[in-house]
Amino acid sequence: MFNFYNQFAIDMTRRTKRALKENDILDAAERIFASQGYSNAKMENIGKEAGVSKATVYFYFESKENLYMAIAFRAMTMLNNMMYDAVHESKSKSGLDSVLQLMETYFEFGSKYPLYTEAMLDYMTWIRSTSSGTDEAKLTEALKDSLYFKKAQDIHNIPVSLVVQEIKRGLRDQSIKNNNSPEMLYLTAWGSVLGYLKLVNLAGKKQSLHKIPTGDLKNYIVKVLHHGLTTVI
Amino acid sequence: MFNFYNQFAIDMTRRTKRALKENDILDAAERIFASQGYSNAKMENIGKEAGVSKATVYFYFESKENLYMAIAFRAMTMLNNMMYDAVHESKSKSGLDSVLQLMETYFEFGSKYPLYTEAMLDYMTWIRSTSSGTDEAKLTEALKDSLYFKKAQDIHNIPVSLVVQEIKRGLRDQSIKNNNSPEMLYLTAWGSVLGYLKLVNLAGKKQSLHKIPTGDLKNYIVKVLHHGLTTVI
Amino acid sequence: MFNFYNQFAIDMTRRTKRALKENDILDAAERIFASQGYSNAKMENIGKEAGVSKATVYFYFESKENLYMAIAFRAMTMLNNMMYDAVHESKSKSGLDSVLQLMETYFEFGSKYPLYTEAMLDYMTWIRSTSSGTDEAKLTEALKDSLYFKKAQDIHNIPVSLVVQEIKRGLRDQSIKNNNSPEMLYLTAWGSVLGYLKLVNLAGKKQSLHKIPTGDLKNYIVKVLHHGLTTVI
Amino acid sequence: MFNFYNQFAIDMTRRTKRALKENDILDAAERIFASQGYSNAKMENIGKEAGVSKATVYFYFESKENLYMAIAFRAMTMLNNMMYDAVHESKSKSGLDSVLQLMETYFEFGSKYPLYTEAMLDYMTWIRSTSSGTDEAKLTEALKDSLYFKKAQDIHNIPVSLVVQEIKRGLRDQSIKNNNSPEMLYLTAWGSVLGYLKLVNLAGKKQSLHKIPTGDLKNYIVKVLHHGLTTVI
DNA sequence: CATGAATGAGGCTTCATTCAT
DNA sequence: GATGAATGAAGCCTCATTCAT
Repeated sequence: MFNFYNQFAIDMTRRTKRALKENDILDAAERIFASQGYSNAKMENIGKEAGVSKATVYFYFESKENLYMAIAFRAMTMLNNMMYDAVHESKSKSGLDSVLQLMETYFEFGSKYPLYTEAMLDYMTWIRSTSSGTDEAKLTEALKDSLYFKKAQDIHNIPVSLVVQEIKRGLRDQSIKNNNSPEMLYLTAWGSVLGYLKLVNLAGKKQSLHKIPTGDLKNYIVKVLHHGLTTVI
Repeated sequence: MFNFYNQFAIDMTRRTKRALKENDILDAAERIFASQGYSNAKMENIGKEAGVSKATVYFYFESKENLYMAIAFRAMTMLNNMMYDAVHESKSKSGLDSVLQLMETYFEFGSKYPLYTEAMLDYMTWIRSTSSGTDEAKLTEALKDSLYFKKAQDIHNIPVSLVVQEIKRGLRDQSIKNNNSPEMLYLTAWGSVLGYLKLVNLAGKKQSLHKIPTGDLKNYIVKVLHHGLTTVI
Repeated sequence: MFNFYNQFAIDMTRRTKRALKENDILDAAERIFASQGYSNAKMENIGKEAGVSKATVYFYFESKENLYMAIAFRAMTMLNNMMYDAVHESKSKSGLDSVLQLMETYFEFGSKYPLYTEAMLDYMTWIRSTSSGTDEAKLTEALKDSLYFKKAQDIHNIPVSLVVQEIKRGLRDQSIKNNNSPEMLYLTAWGSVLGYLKLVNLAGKKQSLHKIPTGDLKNYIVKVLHHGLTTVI
Repeated sequence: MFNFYNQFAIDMTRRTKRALKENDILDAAERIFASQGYSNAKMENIGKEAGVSKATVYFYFESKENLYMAIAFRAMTMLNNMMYDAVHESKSKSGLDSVLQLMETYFEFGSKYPLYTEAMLDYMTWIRSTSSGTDEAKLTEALKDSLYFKKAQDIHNIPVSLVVQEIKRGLRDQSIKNNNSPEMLYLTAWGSVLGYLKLVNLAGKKQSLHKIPTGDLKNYIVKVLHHGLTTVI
């Protein structure tokens, strides 16, 4: 018979099932986007990779752009969580330690999920057309309708806020000594990550560039950034 | 009537004419690629921008990929010249000053010609598929036949060599104090430039990010790199 | 427990329920078809408009074509009823008056239910492929199976019959003076309605064409038709 | 050698060739649209019918909508020419005769080129969205860019003007006696044509409806209209 | 040399219809 | 009965590339 609880259970199952399949498709999409880039990726192949038809991909995500934005949203959620965790774990440590931890987190995120970084950057490029009338590129209808594009807008500022907040804490507890604005330090750090990722991408599977292992490179960069935070320059 | 010199003159004219038109098309292509990216750029529009037909573009450059590689080649030539000049001008200065000058050159190059930087990076990504069997992406037939792709391979290592050479000079004259390998320092610097450019790209016409003008950001990054070269960390 | 009457009652309920839901869906379908046309209408939207799922629409009507034919059938039923009523009310009047009343009825039907008129016309176009081997367009499988398509065939000639019958009565009672065949007069009248509806459609919400209100136009057309019936031309 | 005249000749040839092919494609498109309707017609098939590829159709006409508007434009040009001719030929006759001739022209046009009539009507429906903000349907980008859609706007009022002008002439020379506005008479006539065409369409290849040959029907309608023009009702 | 013309090979998206639960 | 999910079969349009003149 019908009863509330049963109905509820069915609903949960359905939602769960849907979420699971959405996840499967998203996973497949990530693989395809990662290996071929956004432009070269084909919806057909994403479907195949997920073991469903192209139309099913459209059933779950309404457009290629929305699908990509779903990945960008995943990326942001992931990054935010990693950063919240980092801040939480560094609660009892100095502001400097926390910021360094956040940097490590950034590198880890970027290295582990290069596609996520790219998707986030693309998201930011795309949103530029929204926020300012100065840029000529027009948003497509599909992007305007994209649910995930909208969802992303609610959370895309969390990383800056966190880093800036921890830098301020470091300045207060004097573990950080730097007369530049927290935002400047944030951008420097983030720029370092982005540059590093480009190089890692160039290194490819070889994992080294001009005989330098990318891991060593990262460590050196972090060291330089650390230095930058603790020195008045 | 016919004589050798005359023929030669005609040839020169022909060559010159051809070179001039090639240049016009390349200029047009740069504008289109810069404003729309490689994938979104259309051969038709490049032709229009150059005031010639699409077919003419194909007459001078055999494929879209080759055209793009011609730009990458231009980019490398330009960068190499700028770096040769920088080194030449710093001949009488210390190694450190020379390296700093090279960094400034890099930033200048990247800021002035963002497309060139991108084209060079794409070149490097594309060449990876050539040099190593480990990467799955296959080079297209067009790229394999690309004259400019081949020409680029002869000169693409000059920047590293120059920077490394000047770093070594700086170590010798003790203006640079750093126990890391010159290649590591090179990569750090280059990575910084690449990251900076991404941020500049994100900033768009606004020219600032989180209220920080991109110019200030660049200055700060150079300062940090300078510090990194003169400190044992 | 089980008994015939009870079972009958349950059956009635079931039938009633089914009929009610069918009606809801049909109503929704009318709204969608009316505002977007047959080709642009989507089964999904019809379902949404009716508050049910697309699959439910298919449960009650087996295909888009059958659904549309159900509307055509509704249209014919409606028109027939309106015409029966008109004839009934004009029973004591002259044949001319009855025919004029029927014309008014036609205009009223067409103006109030433009979709019905269109659906009837489409039905007639579609049926042509059935009745004659001379037309190349083939009926789809769905149309061949359409229950409503078949039902419509039983009643689609009623309007002509009624009008012709009343015209004959008018000729007999000499209120109509016209040496042309009743069918000719019928077609003229019907053609006038169809043309008028096209114009009304073109007028759109403006309700006027070249400054002429569509209402005035209708009145004039009726006047001309009236004249045509009472004059030997 | 190059010379102006030669170049001119070449240009003429090119233009002629292009015009010829455009015509071929347009002819093919007419056949397809006529037999299947706008929605059911496929660009692929239009290409096949014209003996070219789908892409070639797009080379000459930029979109399906523009292609259809090209036909609407052809239709208007044709109708306008026919009407100009009719007016010209009736110059020495009475206004009434001229108007009757114009009506005959309308019927001839509609009967000979039913697709043209339909295309013109569709054009008028589409343009409604342009001219008034009251209609909700939005014009597609393709329609907005349609060259032929724009061209049509320059000439779509010619028929009304001509008919109205000749009716006025008829009123002046007293061959027409009717107290209604010329626009009303125009609409009545045009509506009659549209209605007649619907019926002809229903008749199909059979060319008769309820045993009435469509030709007879047309004659009767013209007679009624004639009567309407010369009688005060 | 230059170009108008032509096209093959897709790519994104839509939708009527079916099916498992 | 009802529906969420799934899909095959198109359809419109694009574009790098080729070729005849």
